[in-house]
Amino acid sequence: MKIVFKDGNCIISDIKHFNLAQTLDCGQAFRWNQCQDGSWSGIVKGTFLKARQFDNYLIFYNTDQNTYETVWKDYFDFERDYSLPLSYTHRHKFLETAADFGNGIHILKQEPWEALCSFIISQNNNIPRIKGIIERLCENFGERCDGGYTFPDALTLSKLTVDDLAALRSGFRSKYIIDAAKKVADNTVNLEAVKQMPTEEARNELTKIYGVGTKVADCTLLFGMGHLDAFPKDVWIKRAIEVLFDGDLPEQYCEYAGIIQQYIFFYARETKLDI
DNA sequence: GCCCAGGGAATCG
DNA sequence: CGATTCCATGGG
Repeated sequence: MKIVFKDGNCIISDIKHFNLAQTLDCGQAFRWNQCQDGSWSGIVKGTFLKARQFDNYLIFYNTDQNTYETVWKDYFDFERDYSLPLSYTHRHKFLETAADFGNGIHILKQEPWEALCSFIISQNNNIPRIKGIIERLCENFGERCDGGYTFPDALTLSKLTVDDLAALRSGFRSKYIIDAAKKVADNTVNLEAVKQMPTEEARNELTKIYGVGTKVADCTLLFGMGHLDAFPKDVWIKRAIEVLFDGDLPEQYCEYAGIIQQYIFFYARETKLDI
């Protein structure tokens, strides 16, 4: 991977196993949108990014070296070599096919609170509506920043009531959002500590929050805390591993279960797969 | 009208 | 334990 900073832009070339569209559109993050010209825009940690991928290179517009190093390098998980998890999938025909299809997916390292809150909203919901609710959450309670609004922090939301969230039209999930915000804001659940815990202990900690079960906890661990062994099971994944492995993902995949899970999910969703 | 959507809590047996 | 039901909302 080569990185050059030129004319205020950050240009990345020689990238292996990375595809911007797959990574931003595989259902792990909800605040990225694609423009007519094929570029993607989003806001992370109050930093706006417009990015676009061409055949041999990736360009982050208006991005200096400091911003790349402190925000995007980590967020896009550019330091990791995905050839190892990809090689794991060669052990199974279906996994290989799914991984082939989404071989440019990286697991984002989103902010823990944003991941937790987003996946609370995701439950029994569909992706377009999830994005809408999160957009209204940011517009109403985030801070104005270049390009839009920040994701509101837990402390801000902890001071609100369910009625205050009416504009989100998030239904029964509102009470879950408020409880999560309170427990995170007063450190009943310390997200930075949870991030450092072994996955099982971390999952138990997160499920202390009202409205957070194992699925939402695992999504938070995987997409917001870098726990690549977390394995969120939605209906698609459940059905897939039921058919493929008779119930559970084999032990040999556990180290990268989360990445493999994302290959399966993306493949199933994009191809409307009927296993 | 019906069904489903990256689930979870409450309440059964 | 496992199975059911309800939860709000919007799109197909």
